[in-house]
Amino acid sequence: MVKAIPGKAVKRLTLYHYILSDCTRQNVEHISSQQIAGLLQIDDSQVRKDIALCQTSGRTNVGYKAAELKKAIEQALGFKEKKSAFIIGAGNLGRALARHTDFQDYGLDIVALFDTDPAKIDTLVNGRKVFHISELFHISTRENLVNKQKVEIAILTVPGAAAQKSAELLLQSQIKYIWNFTPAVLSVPDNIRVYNENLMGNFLDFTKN
Amino acid sequence: MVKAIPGKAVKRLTLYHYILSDCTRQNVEHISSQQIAGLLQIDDSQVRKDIALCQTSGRTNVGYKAAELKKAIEQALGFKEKKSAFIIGAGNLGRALARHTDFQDYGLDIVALFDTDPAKIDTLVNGRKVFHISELFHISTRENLVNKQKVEIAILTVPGAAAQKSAELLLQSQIKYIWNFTPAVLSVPDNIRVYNENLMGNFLDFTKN
DNA sequence: CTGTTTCTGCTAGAATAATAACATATGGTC
DNA sequence: GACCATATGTTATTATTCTAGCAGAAACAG
Repeated sequence: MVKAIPGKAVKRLTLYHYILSDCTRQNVEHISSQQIAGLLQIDDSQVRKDIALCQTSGRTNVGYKAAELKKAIEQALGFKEKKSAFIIGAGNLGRALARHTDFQDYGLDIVALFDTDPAKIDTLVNGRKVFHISELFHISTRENLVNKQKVEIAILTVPGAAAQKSAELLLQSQIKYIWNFTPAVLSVPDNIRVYNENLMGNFLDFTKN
Repeated sequence: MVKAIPGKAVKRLTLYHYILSDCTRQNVEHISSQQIAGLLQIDDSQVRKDIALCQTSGRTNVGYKAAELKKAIEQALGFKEKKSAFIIGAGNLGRALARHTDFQDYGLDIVALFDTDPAKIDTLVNGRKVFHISELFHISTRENLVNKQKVEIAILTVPGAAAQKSAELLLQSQIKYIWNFTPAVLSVPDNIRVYNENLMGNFLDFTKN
């Protein structure tokens, strides 16, 4: 049985993963927990503990084999498990995220966008079509669009004032996760999980001290 | 002496703040810690503890006065202290953030954007000019542009591959904080603080369980 | 005006997370 | 081959954060 990886560890592991990609690019074969810790200004035993969660191990006096550790992290965090998402709100931020190439590297595929603005309907953003929000139910049940995979993730990028209403429309779809980029606090049933990206909270925390 | 507010509390307080704005909009005068806790699916004593950090108090059997608490949070988190920022990288995400109207509500003002693409230089994004990155030093020392206030915050939205180089260019400016929206892990001197927005880390954490 | 209900503000306890410490093992050196 | 330096893996310790519980104050009802 693989034990669950705590959220904080997940975030750190994605950063280690980036560092390991750098190693590959620069043909560095091995890296130590101390080196990783130094780059992130954290404790080296923290790094070793996080890595221990990934079913891999390093070698005494040498460190970790970069390529191997990178794979282990991808495995543990499920980069390879493809996930499909809708973007709700094809404004500036929504379109920017639809064009965000990094997502694919982590297994996240944007399937379609939704909006209410007639001028945007049927346009393409990075090859993905923008639908009217009223088509949500219809589209979300068209299996062929999404390779027989249910779309369970909605990325919410509407204006704050429209956020709650949009969230309610999502109840008609098979959405289970709402990644909320608006500042709004959403009220949704228990079976839907919301993650508030809360940009301003992060910002205030960061600039406070 | 006002004690420092821990990061997690800051994030929750910004969410409470949004809820309180809703109260104002709906002419709700009072709100209890239980109501707030219910909306966010957290513990009510947590809410009271966070609020206690804000130098304000509620009334037994009534709750908190929404308008008053809202102000106290703004005070405690420094919404009113204007902060100026540069956006480094006028791509999709950078331009979307420059147009993001929410920032102003929290005291964050985007002063200018920077890029290397000649096609973008001297264009306007939401009224802010795009400069060539080589002008960074020049612009950052032109006091009139920024109302005699130093620009200490850089919002980094370049492609991951360019992130480290961009960060190094920032050393020529008066930047103290880098809000890193790229997946890159940056190497910078100790006097500069980096906050990794780490979108994919948040995402993986969120969809993992 | 007395009892009841409700909600705050604390305090105490439990659970998590971060740091430190150390035993063990491997590669390199003389 | 013996010794030294270094890095892992794990255990112990400390710090932080969250949850639970309760005493006391204010509104309200009868």
